[in-house]
Amino acid sequence: MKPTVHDIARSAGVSLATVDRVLNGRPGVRHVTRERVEQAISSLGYVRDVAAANLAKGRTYSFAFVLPNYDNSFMIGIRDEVEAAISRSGAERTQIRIVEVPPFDAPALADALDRIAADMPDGVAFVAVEGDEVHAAVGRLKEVGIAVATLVSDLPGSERDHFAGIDNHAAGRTAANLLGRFAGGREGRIAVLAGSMLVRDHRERLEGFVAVMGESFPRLAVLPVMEARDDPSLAADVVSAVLQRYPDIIGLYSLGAGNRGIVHAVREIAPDARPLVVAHELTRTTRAALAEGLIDAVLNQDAGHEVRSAIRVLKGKADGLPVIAAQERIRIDIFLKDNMP
Amino acid sequence: MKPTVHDIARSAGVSLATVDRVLNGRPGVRHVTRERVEQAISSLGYVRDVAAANLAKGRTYSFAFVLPNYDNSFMIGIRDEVEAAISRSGAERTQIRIVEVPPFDAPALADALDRIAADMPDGVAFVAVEGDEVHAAVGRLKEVGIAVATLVSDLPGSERDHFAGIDNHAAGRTAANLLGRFAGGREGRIAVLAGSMLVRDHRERLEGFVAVMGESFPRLAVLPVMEARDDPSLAADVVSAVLQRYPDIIGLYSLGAGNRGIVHAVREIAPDARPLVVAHELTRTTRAALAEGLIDAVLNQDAGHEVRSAIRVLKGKADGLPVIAAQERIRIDIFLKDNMP
DNA sequence: CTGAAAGCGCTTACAG
DNA sequence: CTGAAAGCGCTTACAG
Repeated sequence: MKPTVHDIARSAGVSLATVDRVLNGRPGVRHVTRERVEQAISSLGYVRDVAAANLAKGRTYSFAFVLPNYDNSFMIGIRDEVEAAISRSGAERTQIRIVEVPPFDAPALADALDRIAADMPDGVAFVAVEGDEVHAAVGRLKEVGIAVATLVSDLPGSERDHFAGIDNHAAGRTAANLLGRFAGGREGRIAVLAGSMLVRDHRERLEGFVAVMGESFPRLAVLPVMEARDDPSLAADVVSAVLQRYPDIIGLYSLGAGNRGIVHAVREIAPDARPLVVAHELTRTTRAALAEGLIDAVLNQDAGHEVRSAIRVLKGKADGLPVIAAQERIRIDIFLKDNMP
Repeated sequence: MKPTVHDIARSAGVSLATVDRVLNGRPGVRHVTRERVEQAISSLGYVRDVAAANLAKGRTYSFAFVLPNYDNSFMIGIRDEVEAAISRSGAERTQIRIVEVPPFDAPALADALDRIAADMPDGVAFVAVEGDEVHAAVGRLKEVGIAVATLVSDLPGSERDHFAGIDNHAAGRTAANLLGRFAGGREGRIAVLAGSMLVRDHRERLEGFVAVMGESFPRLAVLPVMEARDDPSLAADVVSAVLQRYPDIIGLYSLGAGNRGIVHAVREIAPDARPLVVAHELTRTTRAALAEGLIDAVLNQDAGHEVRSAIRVLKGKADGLPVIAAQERIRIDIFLKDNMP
């Protein structure tokens, strides 16, 4: 039988309360007593039953998720996953609320973080926007002991405990690799469409993309990035215009949102003149476009993984536990039409 | 506060034992009483605390994993994951043992399953080999109420409850899609190397691969499949020979194991004459070859996911619960050198 | 058909 | 600094 606290208490000749104090590193135990208990723990090979401990503690973790209130499919997916987590709250001893903020707005984000801090939750997850105000607000959260994780877009150099998202530089490199390979030695131009260069994840994707294009595919010329603010109709216009302007475009990398517009623009083109397209995030739109052959590959970050990982990490941090890096790594999925989930 | 069994008992005017009987669908409750309790459950919005229930039950699940005792990296990875699960046994209320069998040997597998049945575990997971003996042995396991899952390689048409593995047909299609795209319109031959056509996963990959090649890449001619029994040195010989014989081979699909030999053979070739290579399973060998550019893409099934999923499903089946299909789907990962985990 | 009591493995006031 | 007792939310003999 697995040893329990009772076995340890008996073996060390102390009470359950003392065993518990030692187990949880609480003060108020004489050194010799502590040693006797530790001796018993290791000689019996005790491992604590976390479920039982949580039951006894009745601990519930309170978290806030700060999400931009805009309506691209990916962000909706993130919100859905947070809501799914909320619906599991009972079973997972968490209490989660969603706070919405305007997108790409550092002061508003910083404000929201400060207001949340006043409630003293156990942890906060937020989609970062760059700005000194945000750095400062993170500092204030940490100062009062709140665990902080960035989600999807990171804020390096801040005091956040963890980033739950993909390596966007690697994502850009992967996109370049795919597009370059698919081009198969042909010569031509590559158009790149982003949401905004003010968001770090978009910037990093672009950097990775341009780097690999330069290193490995010198026959493909990358046009200056176009920003369409993740807006489908703007994206459609921009793409149509650039494709008209440069007839030798053979590939398009959509590194932000607004893919609905891009698909729309590409569909207008004669099938044999369509560019290769690599986009981000598997949504209803990109899924259909993959199936139809309008998009060639989709890079994806699993929103469910990200949200669940953020919660796991915040729980751990709230209890002062270290993160198991390998387990929390969010990977870059590649989907072609044949391996869609 | 979340309602508990006590709240329901009070609200329905019955004892805890009766609440428990209703909650677990056990017999011996008058119809009117049952209805009163059910009414209380739904009006209070009760959800049971599974952790507490498990604690009270003290239930532990006993499982057996039947694995082929051969030494390719992927199978070693599977075994490592089962061992990792064994080391978590304490926390997960499971008791798991590994049973080794000779590979590709249906009678031996069937024997092993029968011997396991005698111990009456709660569930069995095994890497299927096709054969009537195996079908019959699965039938006997199910007859005595043991949950059965196939792992990595399936046994359709048998009475197994679940398959924890990828859609190998889709994997073959994906490989063809990648190789065809990477070939970029060039004309030439494609060589295919398998372990054995007696294993279902290899056969299915081949089928999917050939289908897409035929549909979408008519300029690429697929050579007859070569079987190298997952043996690296045999694979090296076979690949060297075929590359020498057909100088117009521009791509190679390795759908089984033995990639060490393939990498070895490819390395011998002048860099600009090397074929495109798509292989399966991210191992030390394929990872290094990806980084070095000797392999162009690796399709992967996550051994950890597969093993954990099998355990989850067996637990559920042992308790008569349905599988949440979406959660247990094992996906086909694509790795290029830039998105390796 | 129904209930009172004990117990799963841990934690927490409270008392000394 | 240490311990006895109660309790977390559920389940399980046992008795009636």
